[in-house]
Amino acid sequence: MTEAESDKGRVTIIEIAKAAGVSKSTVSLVLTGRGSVKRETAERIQRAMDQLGYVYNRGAAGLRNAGSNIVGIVINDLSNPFFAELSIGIQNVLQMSGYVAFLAHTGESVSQQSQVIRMMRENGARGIILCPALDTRPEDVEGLASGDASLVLSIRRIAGSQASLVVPDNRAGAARITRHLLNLGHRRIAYVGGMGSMVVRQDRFQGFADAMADAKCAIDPGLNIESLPTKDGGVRAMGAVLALADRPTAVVCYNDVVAIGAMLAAARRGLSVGTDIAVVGFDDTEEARHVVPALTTVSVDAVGLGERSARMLLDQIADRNAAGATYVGEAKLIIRESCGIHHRALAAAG
Amino acid sequence: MTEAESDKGRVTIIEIAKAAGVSKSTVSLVLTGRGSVKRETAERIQRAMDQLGYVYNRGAAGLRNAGSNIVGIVINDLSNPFFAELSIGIQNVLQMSGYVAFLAHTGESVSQQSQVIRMMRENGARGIILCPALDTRPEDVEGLASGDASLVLSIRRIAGSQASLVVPDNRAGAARITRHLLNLGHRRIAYVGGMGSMVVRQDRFQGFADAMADAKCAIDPGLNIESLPTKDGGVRAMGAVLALADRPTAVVCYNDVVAIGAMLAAARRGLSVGTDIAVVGFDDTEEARHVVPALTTVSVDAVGLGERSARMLLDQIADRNAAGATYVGEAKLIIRESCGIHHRALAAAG
DNA sequence: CTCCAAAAATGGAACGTTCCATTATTATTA
DNA sequence: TAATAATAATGGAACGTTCCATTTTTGGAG
Repeated sequence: MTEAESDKGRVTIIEIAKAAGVSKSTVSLVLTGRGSVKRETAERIQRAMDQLGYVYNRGAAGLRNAGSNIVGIVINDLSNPFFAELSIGIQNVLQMSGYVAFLAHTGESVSQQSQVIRMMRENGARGIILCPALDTRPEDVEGLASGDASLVLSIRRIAGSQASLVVPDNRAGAARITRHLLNLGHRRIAYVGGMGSMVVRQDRFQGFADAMADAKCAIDPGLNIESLPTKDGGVRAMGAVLALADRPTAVVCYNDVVAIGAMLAAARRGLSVGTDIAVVGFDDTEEARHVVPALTTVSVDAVGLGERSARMLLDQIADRNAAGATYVGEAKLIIRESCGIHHRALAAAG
Repeated sequence: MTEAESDKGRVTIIEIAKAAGVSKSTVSLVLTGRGSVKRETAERIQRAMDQLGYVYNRGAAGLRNAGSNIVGIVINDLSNPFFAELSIGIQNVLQMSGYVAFLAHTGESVSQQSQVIRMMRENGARGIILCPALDTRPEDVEGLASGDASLVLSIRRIAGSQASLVVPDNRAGAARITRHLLNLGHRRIAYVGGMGSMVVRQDRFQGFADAMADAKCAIDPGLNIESLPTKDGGVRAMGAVLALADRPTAVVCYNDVVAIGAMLAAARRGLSVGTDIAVVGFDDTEEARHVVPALTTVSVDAVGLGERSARMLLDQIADRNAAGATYVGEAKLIIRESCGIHHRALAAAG
């Protein structure tokens, strides 16, 4: 039953020592596995711990040896499946390595973000993986990387910050999918969703512009429409697009969530996505595969990016001066149906 | 710049005391806000803390006064939007109350679940909100509630466990939505998705059976189809349903995720959901609103249940013998289009 | 001024662990 | 068997905070 406590407070290493007839130091030895203790003694101690329901106190241990196994994960929007998948990737690696994660959701609020980060540091987090809220400035994260805690920015970089970074190749990905539309004959193409202040949007839009320029195709400023990076944002933005006198024939969306909103808005007006108008996304979340028509998008491997972020942080914790790394993940074109090709087409990607 | 550390280790209360020309006790006083310290002194100390970049060490503090502000949240599947919303609700109230959350994803693995729970306890978590993995037995969580840590089970109860509980009214909700289908004239109705061993499925199926019995409508055992509670599970299960010689005219799904998978499978075979076959879900996730046709489902208010779970846990932490509560949230019928009513119909719910 | 109460500040023990320098035990070799 | 080496086990200081019992300071009232 592991019950014998109840008398008072938690059971400590000292009571275990008493029960097993050894000193607290010996118990500590088996706990950490550091010294050499006789097998028989170790078993006796183990038995005592089970019997008394001992639970290790990492707070106390960390006090002495300045360590913890805590890592903070700060996510701007957990309800976005992309970030949920990212978190799962991160946790996969952390759990394998014996770390445990504080995972916090900030809802794009910078003040909540700094609050949770402070809490994490106060609790001794060894490092933090941060998907920064929208208006995060470099000074908000500066000083985090210094001193004891490590920092890895994930998915969203912060202009002007030197912190380590894991991102997909937004520019190349956007260029690739735009080129695909151009190859299909589209010339009037809109870029839709995301706020202009978002660095990720700037990167992706740059890729879009690259491809358009390569094809000597002018960008109509009226076809660059901002919105919140949510499904509702997509619905709204697409509404604006469809209200235009001279509609585009294709729409490149900031991400899958926006794209799905856009498809929805098109469907509501009786347009058939894929034939009447092409819509493409970015991220390749699970939903992109499942929506009808299936969404042509850019795969960035959310879980993989999460795992990569975690590994980078772990490296940095292990070796403080390994800081400052940048990983840019590949962005693969995934051709499905929403761009108007209902059969597997040969992608002229690159 | 708040930089002055770098010399060695973290800066402690003692260095602050030295810098401000007071004793460590006084610093502690302003930190906890407990004693009475002169305004001027407090400000001087505050300034020293800012200057030296002090960060409070909760591990050390907790060691002395046996407290922490940590709460664990254990989620079986973060990629399910329902649980993502639940987590957000939980974090909302925790953050308001000055707590910080360990949020862990178990991927339905009982062993990972016990591992993360152990880690949480070792780190001094004051309580745990648990959405148990599928095959969790009472003994897996027993002893958690005892002693120092509180426990609240959320969404999934564990047969045979006495722990506090927050769940939606699965039985009533399932009965309500089934009755709606019966009122629309359906008689041959399938129940699809979820594994038979899941308590939640048993509860919902019971509600389904209640409604069918009330309508003197027999349940065909061949129309009770299990599957994993995922989108793919829904696709697969619906495939089995549609392969039947004598197809049902309506399908009650275990949850929204399964229902969306089922709709997808139906659409792939050229069936029009809402006219050729009715499909309904459970949970009312955001996706249910956005899918086409919009999903008729049961709203349980995921965010609200999360908030309720957190509040219950907090109550229990504050007052140990407040344990053993149960909250059953209302389950509202949400009529949309997937059940074949394209206009707002008068629900004969009850 | 002196006295006294209230307010403000203090020093040291305690929390549960790890680490270090020792000491006790056992095994190995001459 | 003695000497040595290796292995096991130990006691106490230290980690950064809080709390308690005290001491010092402040400010009125007599």
